[in-house]
Amino acid sequence: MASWQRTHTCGELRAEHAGQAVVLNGWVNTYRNQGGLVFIDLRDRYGVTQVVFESERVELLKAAQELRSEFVVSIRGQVSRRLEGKENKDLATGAVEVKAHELTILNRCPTPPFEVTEFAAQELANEDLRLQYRYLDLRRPSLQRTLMMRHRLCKVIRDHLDQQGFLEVETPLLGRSTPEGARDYLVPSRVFPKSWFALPQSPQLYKQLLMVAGYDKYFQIARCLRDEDLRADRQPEFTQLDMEMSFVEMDDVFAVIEGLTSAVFQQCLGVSIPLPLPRLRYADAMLRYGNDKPDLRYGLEIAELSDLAAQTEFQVFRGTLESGGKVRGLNVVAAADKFSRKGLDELGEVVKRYNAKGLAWIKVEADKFTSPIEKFLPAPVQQALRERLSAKAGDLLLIVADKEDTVCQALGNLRAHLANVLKLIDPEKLDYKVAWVIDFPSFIRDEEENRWAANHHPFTAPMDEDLAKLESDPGSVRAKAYDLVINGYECGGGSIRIHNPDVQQRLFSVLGMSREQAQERFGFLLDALKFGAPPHGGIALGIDRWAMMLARTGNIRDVIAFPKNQKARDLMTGAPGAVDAKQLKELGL
RNA sequence: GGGGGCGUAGCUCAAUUGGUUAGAGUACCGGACUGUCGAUCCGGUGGUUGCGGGUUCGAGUCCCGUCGCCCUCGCCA
Repeated sequence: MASWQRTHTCGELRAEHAGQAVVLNGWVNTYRNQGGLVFIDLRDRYGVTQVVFESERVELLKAAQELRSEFVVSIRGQVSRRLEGKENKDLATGAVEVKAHELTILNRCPTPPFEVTEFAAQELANEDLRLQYRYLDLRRPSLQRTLMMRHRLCKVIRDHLDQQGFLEVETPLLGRSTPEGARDYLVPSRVFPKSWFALPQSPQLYKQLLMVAGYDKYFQIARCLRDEDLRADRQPEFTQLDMEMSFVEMDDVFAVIEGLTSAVFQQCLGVSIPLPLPRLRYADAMLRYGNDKPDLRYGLEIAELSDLAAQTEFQVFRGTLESGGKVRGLNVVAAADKFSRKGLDELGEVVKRYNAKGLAWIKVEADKFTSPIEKFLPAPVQQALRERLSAKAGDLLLIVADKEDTVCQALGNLRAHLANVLKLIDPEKLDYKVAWVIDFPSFIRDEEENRWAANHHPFTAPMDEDLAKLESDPGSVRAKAYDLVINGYECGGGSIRIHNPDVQQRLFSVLGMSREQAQERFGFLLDALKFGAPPHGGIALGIDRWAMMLARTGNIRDVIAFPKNQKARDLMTGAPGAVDAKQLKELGL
């Protein structure tokens, strides 16, 4: 063992170690030079320990005075209880310090481009600078805690699923491009010029083939790649817990995931999630929350007001209803005096951003409404509005009239905006609202291409009772599909698959795919279904988003060690970059 | 591709209506200091105001263009 190698980590030493000779390795977190006395806070992944250099060792003290932030050092010394009253209660190791006997500078460090040392309430440096020097940013304890939490998440998942009899199987990264879905990342083949592999958007087809192969309970923590634009919760390269089970229906998948959810929150955060998880029908979610991934930590539920709007003289409402639109609204309890005319205008801007034409508002008083549209609302309608929205004096009612999907979008986003400005979410509270969203429609209308498109994916089984309407009324067919929603994020989604080749073929037909086209694109799957495919279904959980929930961050880059920026560029390595002409030539490009 | 926000010292920010030599904290450098813990005190270095052009007697500030970063719409079966 080299003389500088550590005996303990920087998070380890306690009062009971007093008197022991130790060696610590780590980075200089802070230094406090007092002339005849130098203190160093030494940092590693496990914690921080104070090292003290005393005046008896003149040369050593002089060397310690040269130390700067982020130097990597080895300290040989003796653990010592701190002087009475000098303990640091903010530090796990604060009862002790290490009296240095020997200092080895393992590596020096220039002044870092930003401070690594973390303090409460400090402003972080620009994110692009921190991404450029990601290895420095990753030294920050808060980021280290986040990645440790992510490790814990994956560890709990693997242990739990192993106990439940699941088998982890890897599937290819180099696969075949399949149409529909996200844009593929493509990889050229050297051996077959002008031919391309696609990186997987998900292991979807492989896991179904594993079911055909009899593996029964499969999982994989799998990297997925989609060449689409990024968001705060979306990276081009992300990780799914991919799962599939044979001989199951929806309730079996729910039971497994609910057990897993409970284990994860209990073991990662000590939080109990009440089971069974609530189930929300898609149509109800859209009506009540304007969103298929509602944040259930606060109310502000949307109510249908179309029937009442029909009884008014307000042309905007009546015109909307006559052209098939909807009138819906929500009650912002006790908020009438929280929004000035200017504040209400800003709320109007929010809904306009989502294409709504405008926002009607009503300030509720004990015996009357104050509102620009009050004169159009007959007394019985006013009374009915009070009842429908449980309105009391001091409440603020907000109403949108438009096409149904516009109303949902506008009010759904308004709801989130209100929760934000009214601070309805306590960031300190470990509050998790987990729910299933079910009863999704199988198909959505692609108006541009004038055809039906798969809402989930084309291998999703329709509800048995809707099977007869597959050709006659595709829009009314519901799917055996389900999403798992946590605090307003879609954290998982899956379905029971079609295991019958005839049903699969009928579904392709609805999607406007001929037998030949289907064979061309998914022939291997259709063939496999013929060879004794068991009934099967599964789900994929977004590991990055789960990690965001557990780490309580809204930024997916916080839970990925080396993320891409919003343009899908790696600011640290500079990828993507040019390649040699020789490489291109070999690939026939 | 569209909308919004941002870009000033290594870092975080300020700079009245367009007006003197662009400031502060921190970091960094030098000095003092034997119980500090975001040490303290004294002194100092540090600026292509993202880049290019324009308007003006005068531009960090106004205009045009451009680059970069973040949020968002579209997109993400």
